Amino acid sequence: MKNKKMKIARIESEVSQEQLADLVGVTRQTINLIESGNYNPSLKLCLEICKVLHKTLDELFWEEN
Amino acid sequence: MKNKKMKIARIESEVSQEQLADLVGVTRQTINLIESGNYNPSLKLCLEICKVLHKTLDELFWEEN
DNA sequence: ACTTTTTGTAATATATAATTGACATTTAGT
DNA sequence: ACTAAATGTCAATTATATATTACAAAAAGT
Repeated sequence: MKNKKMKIARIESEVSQEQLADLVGVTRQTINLIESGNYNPSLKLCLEICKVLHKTLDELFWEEN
Repeated sequence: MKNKKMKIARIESEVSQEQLADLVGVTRQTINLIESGNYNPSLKLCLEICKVLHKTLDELFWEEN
């Protein structure tokens, strides 16, 4: 299950995976893995991404049912 | 920074740390550490806890600023 | 067409989340 | 006061998130 919400939010913010990675302090591969799905990031990292992309946890990481 | 929101939600649901741990599939110590703060759980675990306690990510794990 | 940027992946190494077992303290029940 | 359940915390181990290095392919720019 890919994380489309995060990818869309990133593109809306007009930052590349690498730029987002730098902004939140991880590597580009980590960002790529999260967007690609089958990945389980830490809460701290999720919160950092939310802060940079101006979104909330629910907006980026919540999935219904 | 303790996670008071989660502790309150758990008590409102009238489950012990151990019961919650069983319900989400981790050990009691893990739940205790999250409530005690200075801990960085995985997104998957946060989502499991939300599901069991009938709360959203923002309700349990969002902190302003 | 060519060049540069961006993205998708893989293998190995490192940091840390989560487990296990155990014990002390606190809280609730009787 | 006594007992049992619940919580706080510690040390050692295991599982896994994240880093590092690297390479190929796709997308965007000129």
